[in-house]
Amino acid sequence: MRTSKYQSIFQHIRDKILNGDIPANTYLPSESELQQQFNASRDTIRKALDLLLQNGYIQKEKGKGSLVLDTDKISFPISGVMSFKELKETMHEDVITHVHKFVKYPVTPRMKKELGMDEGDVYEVVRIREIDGKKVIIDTDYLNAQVIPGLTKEHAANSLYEYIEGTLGLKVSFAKKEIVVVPASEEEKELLDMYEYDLLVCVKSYTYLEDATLFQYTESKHRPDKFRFVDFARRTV
Amino acid sequence: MRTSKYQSIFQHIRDKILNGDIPANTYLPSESELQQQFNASRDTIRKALDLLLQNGYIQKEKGKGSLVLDTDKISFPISGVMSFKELKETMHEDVITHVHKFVKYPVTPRMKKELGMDEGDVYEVVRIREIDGKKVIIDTDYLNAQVIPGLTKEHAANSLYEYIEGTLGLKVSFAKKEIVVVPASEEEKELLDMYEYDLLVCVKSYTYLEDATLFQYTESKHRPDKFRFVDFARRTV
DNA sequence: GAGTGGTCTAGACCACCAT
DNA sequence: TGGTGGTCTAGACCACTCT
Repeated sequence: MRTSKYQSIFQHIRDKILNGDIPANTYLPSESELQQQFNASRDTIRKALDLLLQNGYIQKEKGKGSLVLDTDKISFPISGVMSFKELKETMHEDVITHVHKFVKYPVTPRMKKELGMDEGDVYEVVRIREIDGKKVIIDTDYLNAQVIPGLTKEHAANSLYEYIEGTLGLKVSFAKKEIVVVPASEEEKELLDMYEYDLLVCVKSYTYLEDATLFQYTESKHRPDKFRFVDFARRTV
Repeated sequence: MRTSKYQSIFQHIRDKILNGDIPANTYLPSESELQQQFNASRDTIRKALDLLLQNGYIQKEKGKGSLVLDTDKISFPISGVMSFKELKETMHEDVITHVHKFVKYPVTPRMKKELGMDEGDVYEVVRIREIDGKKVIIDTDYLNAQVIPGLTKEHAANSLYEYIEGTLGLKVSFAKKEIVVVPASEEEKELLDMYEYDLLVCVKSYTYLEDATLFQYTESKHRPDKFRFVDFARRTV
């Protein structure tokens, strides 16, 4: 099977919630009802419900049932590992990408550290994102050329992840991210439509493949008024 | 049982990883070995491993095993639902909390919306956090007084969560958060040691109990140079 | 008491990795 | 080929909520 049973049950229920077929503040069918409905074991149903739980679609209440949460109040989580192209598709805004720089060179001391490499080449890709006619984001990607070979400027103009996951068949698995605020350099001020701002919100990400290979380090700098990060978190003891 | 078996196995392995007893870039014992070690079924072991996976401690590799990831590279996630007091304890820094305002009043139209209330009272608590001798954070909490009764200024000076979870016995379950950058008002500039900054990083959170009751809306405003948010994210298809 | 979710167990088959 | 994790099933007992 390409996608597992519990994955497809998760998607099925999630879509119903998103479409409003199952309204917020109502309860899902009980686990035993879902077993019959999807002809699955309880464990399989529970795995699907766990995904809904982790992603903030439902809240389970002992002795009562699975309550559907308001999802439209909060527009969609930017947390998680998403490429800019995927993000764009959920935003429905006018976005243009300019590839400002595309180079390949032997790894520098700093990138040895950031990418955990010993030797080899690094691609550096600088892209400027124009949203609604304003240049508001600079993305700088550093990629390990041994892991991601054959990258071209055309891939950068389209989507790095489409090349990595589609063409190369690699699987992006997880990322560590850090958000800080940094002063804008003179060059950055020239590249972006900055108005009077002197600061940029910088999202640094380290992205890993399924086999835990670190292949990408990214700094995404956003004009402060155009930055927004949404998160859903559960308390774990 | 107070804590479940898989929870305690999770904590046991997590502590070993954090202590360095199980070094990064080595593999955990296999699931069947762990079954014997902890005298548990495979499902129980897998639940414990799932928690390690979700929290970024390990990466599972089909046919190979569970690889321990570098956790010290990234200092601890501020994502998740944590009270400021808990956060402080992980930071080991000098922190002083000043309760600047503590009032109770009938719900306003804006808080009706933010807290989803029809009627009743709201506590408003404004606290200033002084770190290493500098006032750098303003936390403004709005709490539904019907859900959290009997709050006092003393609780605010200590820890709201300690009162809510300890004294009242309620369970904080999940939160929706949003991070944006906002201009600092004149009042905020006076309350904080702002230097030349005109902007504040604002973390808005909506916090819910186990039964999905929204009880708190918080705006936490940070001086830009003192703000840092760390996140771990897995790609979910 | 009946129904709900939470935990734990045991067994089975598969896909993937190493050798 | 033998070991690893990924999925699925079936059955059991418990704690909690509602009426």
